[in-house]
Amino acid sequence: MATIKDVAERAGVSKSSVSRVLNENFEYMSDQMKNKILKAMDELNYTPNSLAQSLKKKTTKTIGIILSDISNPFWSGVLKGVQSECMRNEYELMVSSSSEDPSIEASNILNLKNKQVDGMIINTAGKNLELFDDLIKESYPFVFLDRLSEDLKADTVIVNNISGAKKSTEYLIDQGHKRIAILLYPLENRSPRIDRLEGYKQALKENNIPIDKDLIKICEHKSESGIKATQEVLKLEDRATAIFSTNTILNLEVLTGTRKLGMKIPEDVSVFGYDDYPWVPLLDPPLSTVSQPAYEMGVKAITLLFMRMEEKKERKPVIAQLEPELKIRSSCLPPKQLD
Amino acid sequence: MATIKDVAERAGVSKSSVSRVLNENFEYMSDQMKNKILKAMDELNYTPNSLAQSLKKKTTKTIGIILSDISNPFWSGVLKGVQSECMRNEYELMVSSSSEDPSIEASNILNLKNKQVDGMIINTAGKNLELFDDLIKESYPFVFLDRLSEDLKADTVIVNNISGAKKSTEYLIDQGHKRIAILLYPLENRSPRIDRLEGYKQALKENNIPIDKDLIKICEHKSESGIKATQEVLKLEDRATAIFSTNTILNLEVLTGTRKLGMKIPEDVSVFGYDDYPWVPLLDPPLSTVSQPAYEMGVKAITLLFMRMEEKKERKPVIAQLEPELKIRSSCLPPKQLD
DNA sequence: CTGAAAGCGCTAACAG
DNA sequence: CTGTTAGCGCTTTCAG
Repeated sequence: MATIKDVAERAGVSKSSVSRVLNENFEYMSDQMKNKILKAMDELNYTPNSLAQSLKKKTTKTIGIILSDISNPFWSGVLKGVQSECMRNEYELMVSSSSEDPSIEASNILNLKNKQVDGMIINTAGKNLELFDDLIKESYPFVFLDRLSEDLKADTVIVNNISGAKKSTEYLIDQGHKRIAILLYPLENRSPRIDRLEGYKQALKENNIPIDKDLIKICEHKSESGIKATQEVLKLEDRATAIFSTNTILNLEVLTGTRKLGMKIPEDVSVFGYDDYPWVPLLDPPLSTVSQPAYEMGVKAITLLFMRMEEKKERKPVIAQLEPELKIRSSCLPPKQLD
Repeated sequence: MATIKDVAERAGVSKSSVSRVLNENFEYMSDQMKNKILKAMDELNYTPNSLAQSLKKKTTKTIGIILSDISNPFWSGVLKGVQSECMRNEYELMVSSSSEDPSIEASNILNLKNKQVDGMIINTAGKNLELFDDLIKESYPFVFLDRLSEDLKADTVIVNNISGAKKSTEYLIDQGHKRIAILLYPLENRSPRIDRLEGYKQALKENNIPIDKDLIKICEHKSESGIKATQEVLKLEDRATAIFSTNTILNLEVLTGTRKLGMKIPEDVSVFGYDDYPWVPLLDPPLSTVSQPAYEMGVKAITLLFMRMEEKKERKPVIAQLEPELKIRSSCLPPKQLD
């Protein structure tokens, strides 16, 4: 690989002049010199070593992102948003995955720092408080994704999970349901999960429907857990007439669990899901879900990050909250007893 | 950020010694010195600047990947495989997206080279022959993903598309279908598409079923195209009794198109799709598809890349071909006329 | 066992 | 308008 020295020699000029054309400081440069250098670059097929440039300039034009699971379609949607904005701004993107493990996340963060990324976007797995605190103290630019941290003051983009859950629960209530089950993954101090449960509870309370613990199911990450929970709420003495599932995986498990019981959706039980994809309308039955703007979240996150990176002086963190949208399809019907 | 100089001064030793502990060259070092340095590092919260290390060592411990579309669930599956192997080997991953555009791809490749990635994995959009040729000439390590290039000799991982298409077409034939339509995206010289069409044709030929151009539909990338194609083959005088869809998007459009016509799957028409995901069994109807090992492809690709990176001497490129697997569900039935 | 010195490829004053 | 110089943070001979 040719270096700046090579082209300087070939063009018979100094490295500084070559560097000038690299950085397009043509202002005080003769056209003759400029062309000589351009020619030499071309002949040598020269291309600058970003490593060296970055070492000097103290900026790498690359940002890092840490996601819990890149193959989850929700996250790959936000990834796409981030990536496309990066490209538009000529930044490179380093992608890591934490698998929801705080210690992996911590080492990811350290690695990215060592690689000198100009900023990071983190869908944190939790914990690591001191680490983030350090980042903030040294004003290392970063933004939190999809998880609000009470204790930490940092830029954050989230979607309104309370309203997403509340509206869908209300939709079910409006249809006449009173026995509405909710399926969640372990709360683990994660705001999306907590807020979805909260939205569900608010909707019930405001409609004077008692909150029944038997209808609140915390499922494990292992695959049968949602199926089992579904069957449990459906076999209760006073069974659920509607199920509210709070994530992509659980949506599928609710459908499976119901089917295994020989019950039909929406005739025997209504189902409202979370997250929307092109294939959701083609499920059996077409599932009503709350749709989160994944791509826009990615765009928003990187936009906040770029803002933060450009600003020299401190400023208060901003929380960008996007609104989810209800997609009503045909997986819900009034409960039978009301027919 | 503390530098090696800082810790050297604090420990009262030379930079070289600090460097030695960084690189774990403890062999000829007194324990006393070692501990002194470790202590200083700790106190300063020192962490090495990978940029500087890389500039010197000529290796960045990061690899690049260029995908056509990161939010496509197939690609995010392979991405996950690549990413997890990277992490296991302590490599960082830079992700770009070409959006199927050769000129974007070319600039992605150049950017990654400038950033000095140690190797790249490319799901090429085609063209760029000279560029790849250059890479090969300078023996820059890279591997092609999911697309076989006749002209170029480079490591490649693909899945057997001929057999995938052939087997599924045969499955349809075995059920008694003779009017089998196939939906494809424009061939554009891409081996997966070409091979799937080839597999389809082979199956027909070997079973003495004439190949009918009216049943071979090349669809545009715009969303209504597959729906329209579906309706066309279903409205033919001698209509299709089965449809073979060759990618995730088209699967969905075939379902939609059929439904719009008021026809039922599999009673009125059988459908066989491509690519398998957790939600495919829950579609209406549960779709039979050929399942490609996305994650394994990613793992295989990065494994080949690492091999290539380690080897000093040239060697013949290897083509790793994985086998797809048929997932039989309930979207196919013998054609009505045979009942 | 440890340090001095040169240099990776590039940038940025500072002279001239 | 152009070149000289010093250095970014680290590694690596080569002496000692």
